[in-house]
Amino acid sequence: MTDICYYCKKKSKATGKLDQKELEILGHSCNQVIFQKGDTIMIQDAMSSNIVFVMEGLVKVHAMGPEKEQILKIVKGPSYLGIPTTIGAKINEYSATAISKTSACFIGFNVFKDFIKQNGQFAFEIIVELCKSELHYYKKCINQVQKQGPGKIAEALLYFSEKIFDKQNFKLPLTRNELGDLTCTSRETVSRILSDFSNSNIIKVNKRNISILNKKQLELISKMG
DNA sequence: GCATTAACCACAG
DNA sequence: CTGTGGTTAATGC
Repeated sequence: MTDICYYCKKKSKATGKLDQKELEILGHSCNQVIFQKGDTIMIQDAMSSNIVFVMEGLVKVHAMGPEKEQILKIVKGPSYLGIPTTIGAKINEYSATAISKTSACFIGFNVFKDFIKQNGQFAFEIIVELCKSELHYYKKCINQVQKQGPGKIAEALLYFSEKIFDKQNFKLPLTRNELGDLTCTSRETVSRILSDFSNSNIIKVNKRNISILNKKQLELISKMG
């Protein structure tokens, strides 16, 4: 099947810039894999020789630090995974785990590299994605250092609501502990802040189901830190 | 000093 | 896996 990528409906913006011949080459070196919730997609400290393209699903990107696990971000398909570590390092500097049913394509690094070298349009779209990602991390870094607990949790809730689910009501795909790992706080602090928000009628909490009742207030808390 | 913030621990659902 | 209470440490009036 060399035309799988040609007919693929989930092409990335970059892949949309490839011509039919290049898509055929991609089809030869591309392997689609379905992951179930909890499955490991890539693991820290292992050799990396593939670029992963998440077509659909939610993925947790995380790494083990000296103290504890750190969740770097939650990625929603369609999105590339692992470009920085595959290009910039010999071994994976982070892990990726599916947190919902996920379909992803593994693309041979050499093929990917050739596209970048030979197709400027493709390369440009990749750079755009990398730049957006870098800016996201700058922002996250500043916020993590400067915001207090409620600000960080408010920011995370808004992120899920706006960027991941595009809804006011959603089911958190993380445990309280993981939400703590994402926001650099403890699980206890996450619990308390969620209760506080709930008591102030800013959100409604039922287990992992969250409803944002007062978005303005949440935005204010997030902004003020 | 006193208040605020948040981590750590322990224990109970 | 969660929620809560007590304790402790750091920080800033």
